[in-house]
Amino acid sequence: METRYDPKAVEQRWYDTWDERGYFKPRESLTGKTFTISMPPPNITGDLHMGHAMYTLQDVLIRWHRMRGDAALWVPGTDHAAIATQNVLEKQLAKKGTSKEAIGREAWDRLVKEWYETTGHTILQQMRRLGFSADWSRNRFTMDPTYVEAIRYVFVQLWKQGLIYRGPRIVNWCPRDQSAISDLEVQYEETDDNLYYLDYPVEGGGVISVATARPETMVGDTAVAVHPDDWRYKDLIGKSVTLPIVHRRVPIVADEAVEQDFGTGAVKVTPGHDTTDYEIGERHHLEVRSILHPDGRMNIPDVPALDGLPVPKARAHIVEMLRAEGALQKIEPYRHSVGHCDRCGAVIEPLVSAQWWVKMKPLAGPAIAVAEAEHLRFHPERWREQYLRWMRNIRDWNISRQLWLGHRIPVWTCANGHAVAYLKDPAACEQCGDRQLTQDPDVLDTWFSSSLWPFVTLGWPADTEELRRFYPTQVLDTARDILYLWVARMVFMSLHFLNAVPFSEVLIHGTVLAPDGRRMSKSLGTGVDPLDVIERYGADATRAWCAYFGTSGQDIRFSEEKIKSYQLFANKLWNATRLLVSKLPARAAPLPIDEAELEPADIWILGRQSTVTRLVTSSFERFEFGPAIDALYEFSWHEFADDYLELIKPRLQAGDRSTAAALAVAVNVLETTLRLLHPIMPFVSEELWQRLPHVGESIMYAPWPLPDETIEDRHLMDEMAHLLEVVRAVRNLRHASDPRARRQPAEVSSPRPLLTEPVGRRYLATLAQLELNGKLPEGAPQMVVVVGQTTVRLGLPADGGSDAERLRGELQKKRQEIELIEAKLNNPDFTAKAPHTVVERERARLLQAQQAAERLLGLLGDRAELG
RNA sequence: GGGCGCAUAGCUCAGUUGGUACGAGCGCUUCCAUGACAAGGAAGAGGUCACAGGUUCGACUCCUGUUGCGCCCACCA
Repeated sequence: METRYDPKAVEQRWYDTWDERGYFKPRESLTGKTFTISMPPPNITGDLHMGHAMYTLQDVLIRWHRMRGDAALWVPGTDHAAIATQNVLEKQLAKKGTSKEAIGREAWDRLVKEWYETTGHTILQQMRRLGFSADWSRNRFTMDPTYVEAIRYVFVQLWKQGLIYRGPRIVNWCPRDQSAISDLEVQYEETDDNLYYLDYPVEGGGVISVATARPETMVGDTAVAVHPDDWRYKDLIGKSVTLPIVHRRVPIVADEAVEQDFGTGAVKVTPGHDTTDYEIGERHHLEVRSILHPDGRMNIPDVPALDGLPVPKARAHIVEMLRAEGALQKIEPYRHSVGHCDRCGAVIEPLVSAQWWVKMKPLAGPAIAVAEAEHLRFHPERWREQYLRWMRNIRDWNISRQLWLGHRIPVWTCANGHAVAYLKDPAACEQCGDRQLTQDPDVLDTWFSSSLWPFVTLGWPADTEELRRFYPTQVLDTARDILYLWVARMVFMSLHFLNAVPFSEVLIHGTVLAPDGRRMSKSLGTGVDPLDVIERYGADATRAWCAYFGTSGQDIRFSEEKIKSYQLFANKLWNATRLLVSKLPARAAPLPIDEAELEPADIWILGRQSTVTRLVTSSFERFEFGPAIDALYEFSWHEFADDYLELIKPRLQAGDRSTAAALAVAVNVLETTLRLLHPIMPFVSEELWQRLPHVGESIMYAPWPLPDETIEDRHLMDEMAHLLEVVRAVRNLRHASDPRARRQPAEVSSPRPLLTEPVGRRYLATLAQLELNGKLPEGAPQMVVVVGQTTVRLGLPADGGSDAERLRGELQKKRQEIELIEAKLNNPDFTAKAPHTVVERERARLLQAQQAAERLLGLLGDRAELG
């Protein structure tokens, strides 16, 4: 074995082996249980980013359950990502100087198909580098024919149930994509803007001033609204105003939605291009006027000067026109949030358009109930409230998009106007037999198809064996930004169609931020490529980092130092294995532990191992991987390698029965540790496990370790802890005085059981490098170290000197400690009100400190005598 | 306008139900080429737990408020 662990020499090889042997497919369950995770399908066109690396959490759970004997299934796949992909393809066409409109729908469809085929599933290939043990043979794509059929089935069912309707409503319109988008796809950004105060002449004299950030919309105004309680405008309600420029008369109405404190307290109402105004319009039966083309240019033939202008130009222009008419009172700087398209960044223009909607109230009910009843649980828990709040205030879902890419809405209309949703492309109208059918041009929101993901990927709506066996799934892990877009929608769809929660646990992992705390993004140049990280530190280290931070519930700043530490950790394990393997015969069979031969140190490390096993398991059960990794790191590096392996080195040399026992224990502990580590660091654990004596063909299917509480000897743990404390004190002392003073004779006296035994003295001699045989010569130069009840006298080289000063310093510290504890115990409130255990502990501490102080006093007295 | 999260060692972050902050990694100081590992070993230094009140025998931990940073939701034009 080389002296350094090289992830590159190991990872690819093991991944291929696992894959070839079919280890990623679920096996027969040994527990009678299955464990399923549906992988959030990345966009097929996407590249791997740190968000995907966080899927490590899913792999940890899958690998853990697999080792526990559950039939573990991780279903992967990709999403067609309608808007995102269309944007990419349109840009490509634009580069060639053409457009989708120019090439036509047929050519476009071919282009899309080619794109999907050539892009293929590279992102899934990249995930393999991370060691993900998903069942790639079940890879699904939201454009697969069977998937498309399922979507259509769902649409038709909802249609038949009266839960889908089409109607004109005000929507968020993206002028660049020329499509409606849902409320969730609008990103609001604070923008520095102007607030324009316009004067509208009132019928019978005077003016009413309104404030607006979008003066160009005034040509579409159909009312002015004031608050019903606003005394300033009481007399004006019911009168009318004449709009400048267009010279149209519109009424003044009273509506509760108006804020009296904002602007002038009077608001221009443009139902065609503002959500609030639309609602005011509904309440007062106002006319809805559209003044925009779908591409965002003004559509006002009445005003030729403005007609056809894009909004920003129209705005500048109309301001001048208003000024000329004397209708512009003033302009104030104004900062407010402006909606942008999530995908392309264009400014959203609300407008009225006929869209397809899903009625949400009936679907939301059960989705609320399951979260309230905790059949659906969230980790961290606070996301439950967020989910519920959204679900309780849910509005109907706009599922139609005016895109060229996506699943077509399966509704055909005949010449007689019968619109019907069809499962199969119809030849004639279901209602009248007319054969002149036209399909609705719109496509479905990407999230409509995604909402079916966990069950359609298992074959639904067919009653498949997979579905019965692996559904519902257990865990859904994702970033928080698609909690509503995706997670919530899967819940109500699954409840509605399968009467089951799609998963019982929702894990929301932290978002990886750039080192400076900003968002990671390619455009900002703050992105980090996981493949690059893997290249430098190995997949195991990358995974450990993700697992460590991913479940903390906080966002994480990317930091290479911690990843590097896990790379070194892998190296440490490699070298510990190297040490043991060098002592083993080639192809050693598993070594049974002979209990009769066990020394205290062996029992100690086995006990610690058991404690760690319990801790790791319970951490996994709580979806808290950080403490599990910490425990494994700390235990294997410091307790196992630094303490235990150092302690048994002499025994490993001896070549007797003690050697066999020590080797057996060490190998067993290491082997167990590797199994505990495997879900997090699969590659190094597999590689080392294979080099140690083992049973089975892969650590992937090795049983998950169980704690053995019978060997966790609390008393022995305490004694070893004390012994190690003495070791540190001796090293410290020698270090502080004279590092050359090795192997000087020493005497130890202690009432502690382990240190009174020869074996304990031997440990002390080994770890602290002392010669404990024989006595210190009378009057020889020496130093003394006191740890609790143990005293070690350390011989010094001839030129040693006195350590009285150091002892006086320690005595001083002890006296301060005693004072503090006494003050506490002298407080009658404390002794009366604190729990007995706490008081007793303070008393014990006091006693110990007093005894130590006495011993120090005695030692100082000896010094004085010695001069 | 509501809601949520975060402020702990120079940096990045842990701290499970209130009872000495044994925190960790990186960084820093001193020593060590000793046969697993110098990508290592050994020993250290370093914190008024954002601020102000309150509850309590006792608060990093609970309550209230303040400040700063971040996120989500919402129809203030």
